[in-house]
Amino acid sequence: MRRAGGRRHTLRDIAAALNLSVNTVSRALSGKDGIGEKTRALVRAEAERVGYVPNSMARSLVTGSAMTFGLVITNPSNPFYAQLISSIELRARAHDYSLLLTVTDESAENEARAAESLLRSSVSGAIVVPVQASADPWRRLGAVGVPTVLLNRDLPDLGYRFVGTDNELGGYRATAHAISRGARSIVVLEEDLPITTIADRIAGYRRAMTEAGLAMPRGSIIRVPTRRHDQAALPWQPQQAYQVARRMLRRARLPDAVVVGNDYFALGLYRALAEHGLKVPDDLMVIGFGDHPFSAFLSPSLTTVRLPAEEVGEIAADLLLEEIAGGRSARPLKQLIAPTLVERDSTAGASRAERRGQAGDASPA
Amino acid sequence: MRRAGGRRHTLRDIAAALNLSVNTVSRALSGKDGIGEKTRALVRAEAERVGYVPNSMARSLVTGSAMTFGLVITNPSNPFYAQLISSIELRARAHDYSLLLTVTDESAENEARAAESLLRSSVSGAIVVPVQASADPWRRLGAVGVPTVLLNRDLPDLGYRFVGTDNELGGYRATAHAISRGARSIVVLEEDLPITTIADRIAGYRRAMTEAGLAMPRGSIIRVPTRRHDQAALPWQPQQAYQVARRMLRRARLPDAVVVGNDYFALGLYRALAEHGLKVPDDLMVIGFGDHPFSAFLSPSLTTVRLPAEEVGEIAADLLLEEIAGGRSARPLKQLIAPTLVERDSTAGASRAERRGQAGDASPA
DNA sequence: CCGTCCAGCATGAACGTTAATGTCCGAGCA
DNA sequence: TGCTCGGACATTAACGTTCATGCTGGACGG
Repeated sequence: MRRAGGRRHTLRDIAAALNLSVNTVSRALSGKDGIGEKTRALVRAEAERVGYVPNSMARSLVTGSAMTFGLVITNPSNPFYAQLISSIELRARAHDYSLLLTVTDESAENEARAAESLLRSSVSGAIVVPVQASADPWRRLGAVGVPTVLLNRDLPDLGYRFVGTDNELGGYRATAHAISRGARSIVVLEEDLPITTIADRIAGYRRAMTEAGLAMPRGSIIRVPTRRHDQAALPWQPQQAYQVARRMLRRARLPDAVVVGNDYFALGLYRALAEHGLKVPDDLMVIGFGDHPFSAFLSPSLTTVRLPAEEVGEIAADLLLEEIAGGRSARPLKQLIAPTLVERDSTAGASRAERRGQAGDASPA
Repeated sequence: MRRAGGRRHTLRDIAAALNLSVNTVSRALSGKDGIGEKTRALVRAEAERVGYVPNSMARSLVTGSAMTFGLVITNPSNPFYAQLISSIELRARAHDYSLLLTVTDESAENEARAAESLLRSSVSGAIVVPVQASADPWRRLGAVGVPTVLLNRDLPDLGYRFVGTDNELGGYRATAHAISRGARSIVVLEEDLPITTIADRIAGYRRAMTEAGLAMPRGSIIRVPTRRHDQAALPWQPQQAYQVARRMLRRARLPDAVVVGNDYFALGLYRALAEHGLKVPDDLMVIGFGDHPFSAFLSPSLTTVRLPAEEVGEIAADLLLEEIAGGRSARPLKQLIAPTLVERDSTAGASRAERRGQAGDASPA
């Protein structure tokens, strides 16, 4: 089954064994016509016998396409990105593409090196969650003709195809839901990163508050510092949110609800609240973001915004496939998928805010 | 910066522009000697000017090495594997290797295709979490000389290098801890998969029980069915464990402690217990496995076995690097990293079992 | 019987790089 | 002066495919 010296069998080996030309063997195996059925069967049998495996690098060198997607992700430990990886890998594999994965961990330097590496590898296309520090690495990729789809975070300057979650809508729905439950003062707990997803969620929060005529005093947007270390990318740290939440709870006036940027932060908040003797949702409502697998099973179960990870991943892969095929698709250049609010116990029942609202029914608007 | 027709610049372009031979340009850029300093500077400047990017497929074709790791994982949504991906990618990148990722989702067919794909791509080596249905795909990979390291699940027949968690020890420590807290009847809740990691954990459980002289009646090992769908790989489902736990709680005699196979299952168990009006740890202790980021923040916080994900990933990468380098390393062929028990509230305080134990102090052993 | 045509295969070149030799020329030395 | 030696580059081949084109023989029609 194996040639001496550990070398693999090549088309030439098969050709020599059958007294055929290399080209004939190639065409026979790749199913092209112009080959007699008898010869084709012979070639296939010999290839099977010696365990022939085509060398895709040699093939790629001449065809120009490596049949590979580059996938650039900031952090696989983020459950949303983990699902995206699964979803995209599945779609890619279904179309005979391999996946070249790079983790940037929110580092612009890693990102630049990733783009360079994709360029070297002659990937057929790239799906990128950009760090959003600079658009240059991906501009370069597009300039040499590598189709690139931006995922979850857009870089509008580039004019590339983009698919992501409608974070603005998510932030809006989360906030509007809290308001509909009677919350009047609402606070946002978000990670401290300069990315559009977070900015969009905050924009959605502001829109909901403004529409409801509610005030957003200073300190309504609370930032949770991002912990990083020089090793592999970390999952979100509830601990960081816990500490920030503790500081928040020392403030004079307690908000009616807290909208957090991800469900891990809700965990930290839960603990801080419990330590302060505060009940969710009675004393304070909590709305999460991401609907991570644990969120339905917290006590109280967490109302949260569910992200369409699978759909976003599939669309990203499809967009890239279309772009590679070259056919201009009928799809919009930018695509935002709406997240859905999952109502659970952390905003259920008659909350303090709702009771207060009822008590004040007699008073004018 | 770009050649007409979207084609990239090649060594030949630079050679033509400078009236040099292709080889000279190649050697100048790759830093080999035998090139005058003046010429080298000239070549470098020209390469920089036109934005030259080497074609790694052409290079790989002639060198025989693609400078690529194949990483075969069952499910990125498993936080342990997500961390492994990060860790391995980081290590690979540090040594100028790219990562070709395949997701098998516990499917033997996917696994066979993955091995075939790695073979085609001429990866320099592979790190594999095998499905453990058949060793053949990976046997084939090794047979053609691709160094392969098994990760987390061994295939002893192959005699490949292996690094993973010591699951037997993990199961032992979890169980022994429960016993030390006074538990006498202990039940295991494990996923229904035919893999060694689970079998090992159960073996550790049995050893601890046997050492303590405790009985393991029928029904001590409870299996949670694995939900699968034909789409992307799913995270663990607490819901499945919840349903199994409900059935368990209807049984006549309640165990003192439950050792669960992963922290997500503990979530489902928590809910089932709460619905039955049972308190953790007072009525029943719970010990998890994995120390997922949420586990410290549950209420009560979850005692669990922390897995050395980062260390395992790094060792796997290092093993592969050594194997690729060819130098027989001093490391053992098989390497098991010990997990550590993280004691938290789900086994804290004076439990029902402990109180009962104290009440029975007078009675003989 | 000869020319045509086409199926079936062979030949040669190309993809972009690295590796193994070849060639030239100037410096150094007897 | 003639010879050697070695630095600096050129030339050629090779990696394993695919693509474009060339060749051959037999079937077929006039």
